[in-house]
Amino acid sequence: MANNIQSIRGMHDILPDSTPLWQHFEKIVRTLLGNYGYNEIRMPLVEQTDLFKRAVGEVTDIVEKEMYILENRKDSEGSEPFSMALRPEGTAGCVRAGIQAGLIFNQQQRLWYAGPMFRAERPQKGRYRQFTQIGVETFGFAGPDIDAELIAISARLWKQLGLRNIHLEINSLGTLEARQAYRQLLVDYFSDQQELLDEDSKRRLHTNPLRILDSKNPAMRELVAAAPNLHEHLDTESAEHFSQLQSLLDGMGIPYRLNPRLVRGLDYYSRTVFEWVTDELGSQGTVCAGGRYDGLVEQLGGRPTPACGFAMGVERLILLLETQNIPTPATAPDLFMIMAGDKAIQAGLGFAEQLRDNLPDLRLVSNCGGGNFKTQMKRADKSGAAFALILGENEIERGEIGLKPLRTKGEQINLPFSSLTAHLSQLLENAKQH
RNA sequence: GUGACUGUAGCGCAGUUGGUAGCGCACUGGAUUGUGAUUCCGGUGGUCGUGGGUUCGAGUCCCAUCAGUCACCCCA
Repeated sequence: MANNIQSIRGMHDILPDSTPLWQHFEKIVRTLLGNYGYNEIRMPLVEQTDLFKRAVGEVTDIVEKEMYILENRKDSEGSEPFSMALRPEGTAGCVRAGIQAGLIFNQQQRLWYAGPMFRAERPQKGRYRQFTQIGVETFGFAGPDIDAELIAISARLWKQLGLRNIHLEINSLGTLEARQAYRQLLVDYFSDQQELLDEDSKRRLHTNPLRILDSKNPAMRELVAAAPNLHEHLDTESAEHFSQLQSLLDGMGIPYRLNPRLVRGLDYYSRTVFEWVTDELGSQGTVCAGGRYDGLVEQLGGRPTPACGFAMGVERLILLLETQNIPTPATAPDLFMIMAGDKAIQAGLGFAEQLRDNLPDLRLVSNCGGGNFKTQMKRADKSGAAFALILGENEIERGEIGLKPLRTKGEQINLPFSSLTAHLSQLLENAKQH
């Protein structure tokens, strides 16, 4: 025990206990995104470090202290080694891929991706060093209709998953220019009152001044309340965009809360930003977040292209599904085949394959590893199977196989080999209807 | 990164002022020589997260370290 190697801090296994829930979740997301006309894209887990610096922002926590950085090895051609990083988020790589492949050159794209991201933060429940995001990105749509579509997708997803108690908050940061101007205004305001700022806020003055507005420190409340108001400094186009989005959401019947202090941490956001939050996961309550990033494509070397997207934290949503006790579709087998004696094993494994030929959807577990009837019955029960198929010396001699219900009261019956497929197919049909 | 709490069998937990470990579930054998889940009886399983220290003696006290959890920070 003592010297066993452990998984790396903040990086966890997803064990067979929870993979059915993950698969259920992934299936719903995949289908939903496909239905809305989104196409999957898959990017490498590793990119040049510079990509993240340029996209996410040099002075964000993510690039300053949370990236896993490695050095690319020299190849045989003698090319120079360079810095690369495990991706801390997906948007940067997606934009890079889109530009590189010419996907977002003067055209519309609806894309999604899923996979692990890496940030060297201090782990907590709902916050891991390797975590899974499903990201949805759109390119070439300038209007608020796509913002509304993205929000509608996420809202529908919660509904399909059966999740409750997730609330939508929205805000607008204005264009990049308006945001920069407002940011300067804030920096000036807070710099004048520096002696009133707490430690965190002093630091934020350089990293993310908008963040000061969202300070949890009650001592900061008065100072924050008197600060310049973001919405009074929105450019008129952004204000118009934002109010159109609100009326679209109203029209779709999606409730939301205006949160003027909602600020996304990544530099590339502009105009619409939104978050889905729950109070059931402690301080990691943001379960999905996104917004518009109209400047990013150009900033990474592409043509100016409007863009909007969001990402959800899969671990957090899985946690929420678990805390809300949302049932997972059953994965138990239909049948467990018990075989006692060499003849029965010889015949039984043959039958099992025939059954699988005839009934492709059949979920059948064959007993392996021997054991007497009692042991095998226990295994059958533990497997969760609805029925046990029972094959011993007696059955072989009579040309029959036993079928015993394990979850209902009924009696065990014996069937001739020849009618087995027909009978089982009827059983499966009945089971489907319940 | 800062502060706090926790770590005892596969899992969930108890262990008194320091005297070398126990319960439930799970697993397994039997009651039931070809039938599970229920019931009854028995059994396996722990260098007490790791490494040092104090002590005649440490699961218990001290230090360090690793991991988890909570809050902050940050974010999905």
